[in-house]
Order: sequence, then structure tokens, then C-alpha cells
Amino acid sequence: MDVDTPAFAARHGLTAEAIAARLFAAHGGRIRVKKPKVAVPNLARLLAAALDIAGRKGFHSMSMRDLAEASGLSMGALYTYIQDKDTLLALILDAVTEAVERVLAPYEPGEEDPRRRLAGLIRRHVLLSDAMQPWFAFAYMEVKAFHREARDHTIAQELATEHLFADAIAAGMRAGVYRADDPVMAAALVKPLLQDWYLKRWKHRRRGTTPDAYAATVTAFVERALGVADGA
Amino acid sequence: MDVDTPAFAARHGLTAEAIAARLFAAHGGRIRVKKPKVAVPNLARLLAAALDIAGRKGFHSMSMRDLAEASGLSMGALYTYIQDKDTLLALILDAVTEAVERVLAPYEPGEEDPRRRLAGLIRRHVLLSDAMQPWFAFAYMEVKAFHREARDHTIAQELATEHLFADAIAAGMRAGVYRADDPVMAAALVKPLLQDWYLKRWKHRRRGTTPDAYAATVTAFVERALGVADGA
DNA sequence: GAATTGTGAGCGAGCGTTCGCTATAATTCC
DNA sequence: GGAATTATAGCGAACGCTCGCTCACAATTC
Repeated sequence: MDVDTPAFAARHGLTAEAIAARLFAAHGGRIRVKKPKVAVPNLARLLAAALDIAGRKGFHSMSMRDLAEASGLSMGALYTYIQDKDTLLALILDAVTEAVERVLAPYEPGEEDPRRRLAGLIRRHVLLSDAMQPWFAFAYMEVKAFHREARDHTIAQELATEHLFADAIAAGMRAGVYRADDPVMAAALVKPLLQDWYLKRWKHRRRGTTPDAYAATVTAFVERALGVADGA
Repeated sequence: MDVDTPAFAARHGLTAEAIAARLFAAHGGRIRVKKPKVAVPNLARLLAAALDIAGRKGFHSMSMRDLAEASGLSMGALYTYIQDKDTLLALILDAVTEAVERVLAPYEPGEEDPRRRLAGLIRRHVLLSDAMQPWFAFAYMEVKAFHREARDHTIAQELATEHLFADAIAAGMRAGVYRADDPVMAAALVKPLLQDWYLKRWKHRRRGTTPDAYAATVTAFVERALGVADGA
């Protein structure tokens, strides 16, 4: 299971190309370049460059000239893929939202058992946010820059994700395997542990922690905090 | 102990005015306004406005005109307090570093007991980052914008803080009250729980959680994860 | 050869910063 | 004590520059 990490990304279509293809399918109407063969690779390069620059200096400090140069497009070409700088922000946010809903939320086989359910959620969250690390970090760091509507949407999604964890913990409590004063509060403590993986990845990388190892550590940590005895 | 929150800020000099006074004392040489009676209140207003605007739209999106207007200073007056926009960044970062070193690190009486030590660290971190919430959130969110040197400094501080927690956990393990595979990894899991308090305060506020209550919840959560039995 | 895609100089707006100036407070001088 | 002088603080229009974005045109594709 530990060697599954790259396979996870491929299986769920989390490569730059696959993401760009889905975005083109969803937003193609507003992209002036028609042919997918042309549009998708360019869009993928555009997004990769944007995430790279924004990840290093922040979205607002990234000039469209920087972006054009880094993505190998001219200013004019760049603007046939997006309407304006804000569209780019929205596009990235959208890819993250889509990925979370598609990969994280659905039950996987064998997750009727509450402990497997929680462990599965944690593992999927870590592997997903690892495969799309720049995307997740971007969405987290740049929420402020969104318009009110998009910001509310992001907050709603944050709470929805937390709810997935709260539900799993509550199910575990009903089954008598978990103990907690408040499953919602417990879920609120799990979330930042998962976010740390993509926000401070340099730290975990430096210590040689793999995504699977981190998921296992967090799961064990949380389960003990939820009253599961050590060797159980 | 639960009513101590505002007193904590006053006792450690964490009010806007007190922070500005310390910054003026440390950086006074580079501030063209000489008289503390004049400089300190203006500096306090300047910093409060900067934290407010940067907290809402990000440091880079804050124009110096916005800042002048919000702080009630003219453009010219503003620039007698700072050399340039980067100085402002450095000033805020400096205040945070100073506060962490002064308030968090020192032992408090009675903290020879490892469990008290860890609980004390957690509580001080929550109360400190609560009193200076905009400062901490700013330092976290805007690290990217720093020059290499300042960024390295911030990273070093992050690791140093983590070390305080690792030491406390290791002491608890030696005393036989905590169990963990790796105290450093355990500390790395405590840190994001504490950061969540100032990064997502809207969420905790919305749920009516007080700083002291949050500190208590985190302490209990972490202690259970470290193998302390429930009623112990 | 028509449709699609790419080009990059150029536009106006807004940025961070400066500087010549005024207003006010403090000090000096008789 | 009060006039004269100096030091300090505050002001905001203006400067050079970079920003996001456009458009007349060239190149490519089928």
C-alpha cells in the first residue's frame, strides 16, 4: 500500500494534463482556443507555471508578464485561455473543489467499518493533497484574494470536509470504538493535521516522511486521542 | 483561570500600544519622528491599519494610499515611520518573533512537572496568539513575501518553537507519563493544532470556543494521544 | 483560402516613493 | 515674558515605473 502513491494520482486523474482536460471540458465555452489537442497542453503549462510562481511569491505578486514567459505563451495567447487574472484564480479553485468532491467524499469498498472509514478518509486526504500539493496550498493561501462569493464557497467546502470527518467519528462513537466529548470538535482538530501536509511539506520532506507514513501517523495519533487502545 | 485572557495580554505587554512602544525602542533610529509621545501612538495606528488591511486582502494588495488613509496619516507622514513597504513587513515580523521569545519560551513557576510544562506551553501559545492574532496570522500568511534572509529566520523560529514542544514531550517520556514513537514527530503534530487557533479563528469564534477552552481541549487531545489515561 | 491560433508593442490606471513646502512645538536670547 | 529662531512633524501633488489587458496584424492549420 505504501508504493501506491503515484498510482493514486494516476487512478484518480490528478496529473496536470488530466486536470487541465477536465477544466477545459467544464470551462471550454469561455476559452477562445477550440481544439483540445492545442488547448489542453497549453492550459496545463499555464496552470503549472501559475502555481509555481504564485507558490513562490504569491498570486498578487505574479505579473501576467512573468506568467506568459514562464508558460511559454505570449501575452495575447495567454489571454485567449483566460478572461482576466481573476479567472485564473477561479479556475484553480474550481479544480481543487472538483477533486475534493470526486476523490475524498465517496465511500470506498470496505469502509462500512467506522475505523476503516476514518483511516480511509485520512489517507485519501493526504494522498490527494500530496498529488495536488501546489493546488491545495494555493487554494488555502489565496482565499483572501477571492471575491465574497468564491470565499463563501471555499468556507462552505472547508466545513463540508470537516463534516465528513465528524460523521466518521460520530459513527465510531455509536459503534462504541471511539470516545469524544464532541465529534465536531474532534473533527476540527483532525483538519489542521491534514492541512499541515500540504502547507508545510518542506518540513515533512526534510524528515523523509512519505504520504502513507504521515497518514498512518495521523491516524494512530487521532485514534489514540479518540480512546482506541494502543494495540487494538 | 478562564477569566485571565485579557489580563494575560496586559501582563505580557501585548496591547497595540505596548508593542508599538517596544518596536519604537528597538527601531527608533530608523524612524524619523523622534518624540515617543508622538511616534508611538501613530506607529500603533499604522500597524493596526496595516494588519487589518493585509488581513483582509493580503499585504501585496494593500496600497500605501489605502494604508495612509486607514491610519489617518498622509503619504509623507507614513514614510517618516517606515523606509519602504518592506520595512513594514520586517517590523511586524520582528514584533512576533520578540513576543514568542519573551512570552512562550521561558519556564513558568511549577513547570518542572512535564505534564504541567506541556500544558503551560500549549496554553501560553494559544493565549499569546489570541492576543496577537492579526500579527500571527500575518507572519504565517506573508512569509512568502519576505526576502530569503527573513524567510530563513522565520523557518528557524518555527523549528525552534517545535523544539520547545518536542523537549517537553521527551521530558514526559523520560518521566514515564508520555508514550510516543518519536517526540519530534509528536511535536510536529501539536504545532498545526495551535496554529489553527489564529489561522481559522472565525471558525472557533463561531462555535463560541474561548482561548482557555481551546487550550484545554488541545491539551486533553494531545495527552490522550500521548498515552495518558483519561481521568489521570 | 478561410478559420484558427499566436504575436508583442502599446494603452491608461495605479503603484511605491519622493520632495518642496507648511504648520506646529521647543528652544534660545534679550 | 515674549519675540526670534530653530527643530520637528505633517502634507499631498508629482515622478518614474510596472501593472493588467487589448488589438491590429502575422503565422499556422486543415
